[in-house]
Amino acid sequence: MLNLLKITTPAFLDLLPPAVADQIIAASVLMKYSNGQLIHTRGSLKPGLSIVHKGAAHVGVNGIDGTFVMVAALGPGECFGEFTLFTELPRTHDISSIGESHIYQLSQYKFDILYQRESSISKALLKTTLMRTHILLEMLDAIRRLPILERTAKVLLSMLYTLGGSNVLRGRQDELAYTLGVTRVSLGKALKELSRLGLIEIGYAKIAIPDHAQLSDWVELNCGT
Amino acid sequence: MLNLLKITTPAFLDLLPPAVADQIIAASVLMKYSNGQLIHTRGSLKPGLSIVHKGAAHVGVNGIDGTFVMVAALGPGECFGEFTLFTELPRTHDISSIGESHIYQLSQYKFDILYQRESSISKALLKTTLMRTHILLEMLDAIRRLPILERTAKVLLSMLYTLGGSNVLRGRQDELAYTLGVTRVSLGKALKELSRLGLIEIGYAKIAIPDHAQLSDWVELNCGT
DNA sequence: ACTAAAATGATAAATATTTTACATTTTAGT
DNA sequence: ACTAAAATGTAAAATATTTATCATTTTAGT
Repeated sequence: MLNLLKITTPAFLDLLPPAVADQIIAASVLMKYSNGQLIHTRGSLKPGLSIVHKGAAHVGVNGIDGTFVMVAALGPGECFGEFTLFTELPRTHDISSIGESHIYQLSQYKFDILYQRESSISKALLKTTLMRTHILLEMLDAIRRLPILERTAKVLLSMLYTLGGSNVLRGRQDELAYTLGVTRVSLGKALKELSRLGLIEIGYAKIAIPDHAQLSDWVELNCGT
Repeated sequence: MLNLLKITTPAFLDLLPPAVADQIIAASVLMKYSNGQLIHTRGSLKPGLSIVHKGAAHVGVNGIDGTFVMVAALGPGECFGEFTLFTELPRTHDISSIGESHIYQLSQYKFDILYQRESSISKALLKTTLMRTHILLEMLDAIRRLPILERTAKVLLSMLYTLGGSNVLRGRQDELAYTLGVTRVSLGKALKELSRLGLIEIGYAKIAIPDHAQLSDWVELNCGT
């Protein structure tokens, strides 16, 4: 799954000292969800922190026409719902399970107790959130300033940083197209051109970047700063 | 100044108990900057929290061609630089003074001491950051999904929430155009159409919204969810 | 009141992007 | 190996947006 918010963002749970992570897990209820099942609904007022244990969660918004617009996919260790803990506002997104997932659910009450006691929690949460903000700003800037070709190259490069060693991005072109804010047709043209330049190799539901450095150089040269 | 990040975001300093805010101020150095003076440079490694006391700060990126691309303007009570405190990464933006400004500069060392002692600091910082993330997600979604007319209406409405009582947005059309990711010409057409619909009144470097509820209804009807 | 600068308004030609429709390739499951 | 489903490839017409200019309006400062 091509995943914007995952870029260079270490998972919340991995940022905590193991002992603290254990305490959070101990205070949580582990819930299981089947494929597509709703975990939280936009507008819901019940606060609480959720952390993915196994599987993954879809973050998105259900449009008026019933279409599900994806914002991000969150994997093991990643958290959501933190917005409700600190703002007293209703949930802003619909969250549903991708495949079967196991999610730790931590109530606001129990979260507050741990939060007060362990300062590592606020630090991990801030780091996660600040990295997300940073990625969103980069993304917004790319969409506003860069033509599709450059935008595509830049986002592909960013996404590559997630993968430890691999150089293959998995995901459908229409997903990537939505992330970039263009149609699949336009993305297709951009990918073809990047392929022609020898920067990427297009596959079936995947894109390979044979030479990270080469793409990096191209982006530096063509996308400014 | 039209300001994306200000929408519905209470300033960091206002979220703190007065006693804690005083402690932060006492631990800071108050620096003065003249119009256009650089406060921080992208790439700089020196961490620290900055809080606007008087005036305002430009957050942006200097493009290769020397153009200054604005990301946000921050006013009194608002903070920046928190990214450097929690990520050990270099600064991601150039920040410069708008007019004459007074900025509290707090070193990482002094910040850490206060942060450890007063949990209200992490709470305020998280609330600020999470609100910013939320606004960025909304913005990104609007740019990706909505045609210019709808996008314009939605962002104008969002911006209105900042202003306590007033219903006048001040700022140039080309600034707003950049925020929306379009040219001034395209924005001009959208504004004209919204004006024709009776939803806004276009002025010189300002836009008035005579009837908040009417615009709100229109956005609800035309922008989904 | 006058003037220069700043900001908006307006237009047409050039480009870029989407829409629509259908063809081809690839994969997973039998 | 075969088939249906999923994903990508392609092309042309329709639409949207930008670029480039110039005119007009508004403001701030004398």
